[in-house]
Amino acid sequence: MTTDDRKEQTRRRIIMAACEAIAEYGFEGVRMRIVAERAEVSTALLHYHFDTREKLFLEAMKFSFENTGAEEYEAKPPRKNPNTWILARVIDACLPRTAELRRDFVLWQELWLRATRDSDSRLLAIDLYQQMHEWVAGVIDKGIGASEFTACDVGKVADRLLVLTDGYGIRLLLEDPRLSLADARAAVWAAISPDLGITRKFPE
Amino acid sequence: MTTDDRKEQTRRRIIMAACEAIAEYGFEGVRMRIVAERAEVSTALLHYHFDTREKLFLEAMKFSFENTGAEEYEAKPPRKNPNTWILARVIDACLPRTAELRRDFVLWQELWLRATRDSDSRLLAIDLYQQMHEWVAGVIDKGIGASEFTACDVGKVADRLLVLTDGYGIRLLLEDPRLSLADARAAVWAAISPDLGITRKFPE
DNA sequence: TTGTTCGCTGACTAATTAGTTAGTTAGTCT
DNA sequence: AGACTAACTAACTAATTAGTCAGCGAACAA
Repeated sequence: MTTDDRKEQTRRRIIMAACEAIAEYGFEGVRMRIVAERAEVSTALLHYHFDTREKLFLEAMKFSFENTGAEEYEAKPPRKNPNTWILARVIDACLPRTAELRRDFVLWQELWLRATRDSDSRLLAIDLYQQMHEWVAGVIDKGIGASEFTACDVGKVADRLLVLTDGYGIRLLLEDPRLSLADARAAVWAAISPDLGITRKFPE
Repeated sequence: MTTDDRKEQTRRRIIMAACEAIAEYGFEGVRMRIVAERAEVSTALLHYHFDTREKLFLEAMKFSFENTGAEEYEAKPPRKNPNTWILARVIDACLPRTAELRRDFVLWQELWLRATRDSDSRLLAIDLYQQMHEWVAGVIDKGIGASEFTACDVGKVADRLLVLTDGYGIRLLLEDPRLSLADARAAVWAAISPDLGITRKFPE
C-alpha cells in the first residue's frame, strides 16, 4: 500500500467519523476532539487535512449524501406485481428504517436546519433535494411510469412521496409509541399508490 | 407595577430572547452572552433566573410552543363555503408563511433534532406533536367533520396534514426557487381536500 | 545507503465559554 | 423612618475550544 492510499484512507476515516459525530451531537455540538478520537488520529491531523472545522464538516455532509446506497434498487423486481414491489422499495428507501438510514436521516435534518443559516449549506441542501427527487422520479418513471394504469405527473408524485417520507421520518425519529414504522409505511402507501394506479394494499 | 410583575416581565424577556436566538443560531450554537444582550440584561441574571443554560433553553422551547397563536382561528368562517375556508386556514397555520411562523418552525425542527439525543426534549416533542394533532383534528372535526360529505377518519386526515405541512415546511425554509408557498399550499390542499369531501380548488 | 519528502503528532496558545461571587440598589414591609 | 428582601450586575474563574507549530519517523527517490 502506497502512502497516497494510506492518506486517502485516513482522510476517509476522518470524514466518516465526522458524519457519525454530526448525527450524534449535531453540527454545532461536535468537538474536533470527538472526531479525532473516533478516527483514531490527533486533532492536529484534522486541521492538516481539512484546514478548519467548518470545511471538514461540509466535506462530511457532501460525502455522506454522495455515498448513501441505492444499490439494492438495482435488483430486478419480481414478475408478479412489479409495480407494487417497486413502490414499496422506494418508500422504504426514504424512511429511516435501519440504524444506518436513521443516521443519514438525522444528518439530513442537520443540513436542512443549517441551510436556514448558512448559504453554502443551503445550496448543498437544494442540490441534494433535487438529486433525491430525480432518483425517486427516475425509479418510479422507469419502473411504474410505463404502466397502462398510470396517467399522472411523476414529478408531483415523487414530490409528494419525499414530503411524506420526510414528515413521517421525523416523527419516526421521535420513537413515539403512537407511530410505528408499519403505520408510516402504510400511510405513505395510501397517499401515493392511488396516483400510480396501484390498487393493491401494502405488501406483507 | 410591583417587583413581582417586573421580575416576570424580565423573565419573559429573557425567554423570548432565547427563542429568537435558538431559531437563529441553533440550540448548540446559542451563547448566553447573545441571549443576555438581546434581553438587555447581564449574563449573571440568566443564571439567577434559570440556573443553567440547559434549563433556560428547555423553558424557552416550552414557552414558545405554548404561546404560538391560534387566536385567528377563533374567527368565524364565512357563510359561503365554510369548509373550504376552514381547511385553507388550518393548512396556512401549519406552514411557515410569515417571519414569525418561520421562526417557530425552525425552533420546532431544532426540538425534533434535539429529541433524537436528549430524552427530556424527546418527551416534550412527543407531547407537543400530540397537542398540535389534537388542535388540527379538533378544528377539522368541529368545523368540517359534521359536514354531510365527510365520512373519514379525522385523526388520520389531521395526521396527514401535519406530515405534509412539516415536509413542505422544511422545503420552504430552503427557499428553493423550485418551490413556492403557493405550490406547497396547493399540494397539501390536493392531498387533503378529497378526504374531507371538499371538491373545490384552493381558494384565491 | 543516504537524503528528502510528507503524513502525522505532542505540546502549545489565544480566545471563548458557562457558571460563581461579592456587592449594589431599588422596592417592600413594619 | 429604618430594616429587610431580592432583582440585578461587574468582575471574576476554571474549563474547554479551534487552531498552530516544531519536529519525528516511515516511506520513497537517487
